[in-house]
Amino acid sequence: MAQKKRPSLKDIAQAAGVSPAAVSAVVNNKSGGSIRVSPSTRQRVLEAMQELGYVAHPAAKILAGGRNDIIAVFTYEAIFPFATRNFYYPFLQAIEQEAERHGQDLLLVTSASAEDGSRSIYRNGLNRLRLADGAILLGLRKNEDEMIRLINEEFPVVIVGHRELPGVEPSFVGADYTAATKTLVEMLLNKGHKSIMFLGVPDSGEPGKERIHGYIEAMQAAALPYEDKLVTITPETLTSNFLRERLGLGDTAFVTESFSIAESLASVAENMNLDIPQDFSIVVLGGPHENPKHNINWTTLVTPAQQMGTQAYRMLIELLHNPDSPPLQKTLDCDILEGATIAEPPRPKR
Amino acid sequence: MAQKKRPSLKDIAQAAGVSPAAVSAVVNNKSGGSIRVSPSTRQRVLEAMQELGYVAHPAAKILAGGRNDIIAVFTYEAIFPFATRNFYYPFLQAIEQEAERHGQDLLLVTSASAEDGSRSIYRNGLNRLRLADGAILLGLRKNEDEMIRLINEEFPVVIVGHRELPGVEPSFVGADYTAATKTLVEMLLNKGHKSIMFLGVPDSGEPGKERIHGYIEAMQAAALPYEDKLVTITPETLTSNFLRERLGLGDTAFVTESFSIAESLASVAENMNLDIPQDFSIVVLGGPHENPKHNINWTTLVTPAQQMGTQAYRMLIELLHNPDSPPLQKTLDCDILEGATIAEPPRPKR
DNA sequence: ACTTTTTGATTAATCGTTTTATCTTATTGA
DNA sequence: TCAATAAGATAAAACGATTAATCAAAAAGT
Repeated sequence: MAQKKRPSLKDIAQAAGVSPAAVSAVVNNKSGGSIRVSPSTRQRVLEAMQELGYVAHPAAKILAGGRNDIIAVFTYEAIFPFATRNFYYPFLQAIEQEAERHGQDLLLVTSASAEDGSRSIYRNGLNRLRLADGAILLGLRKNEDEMIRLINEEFPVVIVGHRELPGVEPSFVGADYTAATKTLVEMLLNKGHKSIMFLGVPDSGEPGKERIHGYIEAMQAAALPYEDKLVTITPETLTSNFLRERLGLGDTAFVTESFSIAESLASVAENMNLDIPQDFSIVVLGGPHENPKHNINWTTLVTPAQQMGTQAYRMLIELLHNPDSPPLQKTLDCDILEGATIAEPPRPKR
Repeated sequence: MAQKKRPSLKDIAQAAGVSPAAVSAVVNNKSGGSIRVSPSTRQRVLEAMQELGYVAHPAAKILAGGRNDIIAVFTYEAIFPFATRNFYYPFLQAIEQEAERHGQDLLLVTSASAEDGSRSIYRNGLNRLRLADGAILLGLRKNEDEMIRLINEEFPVVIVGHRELPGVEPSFVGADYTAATKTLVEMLLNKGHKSIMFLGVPDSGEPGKERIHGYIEAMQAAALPYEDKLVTITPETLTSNFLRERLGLGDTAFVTESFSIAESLASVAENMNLDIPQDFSIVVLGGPHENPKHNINWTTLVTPAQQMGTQAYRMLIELLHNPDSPPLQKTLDCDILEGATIAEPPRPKR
């Protein structure tokens, strides 16, 4: 059985007795422009393709500037983590579905680079995204510099998650964490809470800032103090002493940035024989990047991950169809989950 | 702010006052061969690269025959399904981890093609895998023809899951379902079961055949009848009538090919007030492609998915380093999970 | 001092497409 | 009937790398 080499455009051209250009036109179904093929030659070319089993070489296509129908997805964290349940999952579900709809392939760029495990688009002197027509960027810990570079190279990119980038206008689809946080804090205010603590996680990036912002807005609007109520904290430093102290100072509700903090708070409370929401209320700001483990019915915001994925994909398609479109930007509302962890503040017992 | 175009090899060469070939050598750290660079020029080239911010174009690299450090992963089913918990997950975990270890990227080819939703490597006259150095193939419902074609094109490929392909010798890493099934059936035999039913799922492909094979081997070795005990069944046709009939005929144990069948069996039994394993035993053959939902402690086999992923990856690396290596083939043992769904057969009450 | 070897670097072909410009023939218009 | 236009097809230049074949100069061997 003769080991046939993969046939190229030129082979087809030869077999059909036409020029490579004509074959290219047939393959891509190009009719307009300066290059035309008659029905009869088209037929011959198609037969030759069939005969030899032609498939185009994607790299050559990309190089020559043709379309590939490949969309890159770059994540700044592992897609298939061993430890945690996957935050990216719903995004990727939506993106994969959308890719199927458009008949496109996904290039999930996954590998890590630096010693510290952080990821980079430009690695080993290679921009891996260029295999694709365009890219969607996911991740909390995004590298600003390379995003700016990518956008300056005019590579079509949509960022999932809001980002201010100095000097460039990116296309993105974000979630309105500010508004959702504000809504949640207002729910507490409406129940009568006056002393509400914000427990943030260190280093939570842009989404973290937005959440803090929403909290401050709500507190300011209610003319309540907030400056000494903003702390960042880790599950370890969240001790019963801490909780006792805060309750002693009159705090009646906590806005926690992550589920793990909320869960620590809950278990500390349990040890102290305190009841949520009888003794104090909690709202969770749903992230970043984790799913709840315990089955407490938290009052929380929900990132509209699937919609964000879908929108990001469609945005990218739009950019590809219309290369000199201005940057597209969209912000989606978060859902609010009304759980069972808030109530009116307890009666002061003095 | 001048919108600089991405610099190419040639630009770097110009800036450093050397030939493109020299730059290529520097980029790839080539020292041997016919092309050499002195430390001083190397230095100048590196500086120019730094200055202009050079990154190689992966498509051009591939085209020219260079290495890409991109490994394609092709799955014949969706990677991020909405419905079921993901069977591929542990495979992909292992593969992603291994890719990180080797400093390589993963190209997850995901999109669907045909009207029936089945996937194809060659689609739209484009073999998407050629962007990568080599590929790992996953999936139950693999398309034999295109796998043969791919192997004939001498594209480096490792198949996860055992496959007999007419006319070609593929590299693969499989799981020994035959042996594991045999072991499980023998466990039943050792407990004293004599009438053991095999409940298969329709259309379960190669792994299904292996399981049946293991069952038959064990039964034959024990000189027990099996021909009228082999059926394929769906959860819907698994009614209480069916179970009653089989028990009436003297069956005391069931070997089920999938968890969903086992679960149906369990719920039917519950309705009939029967106890597992008091009244009859069940072993599950753990698949294909699903994870258990209920928390029954099934006696089952476990596909060594992570090991398979890791082995497949390493196999591919081996093939890449050693292009004219003969096909590599490896079969891993399944783990046996000794659960609580088997016991001695009940006393006949006649 | 003269050949041989080694070192450093270049030239040009190649990979498989797309695309612009160009060139024939037909066809149409007046 | 002759110019103008359209249709069908081709040639050749990109695209951005790699690499085999060369070549000149310097170092080493005798």
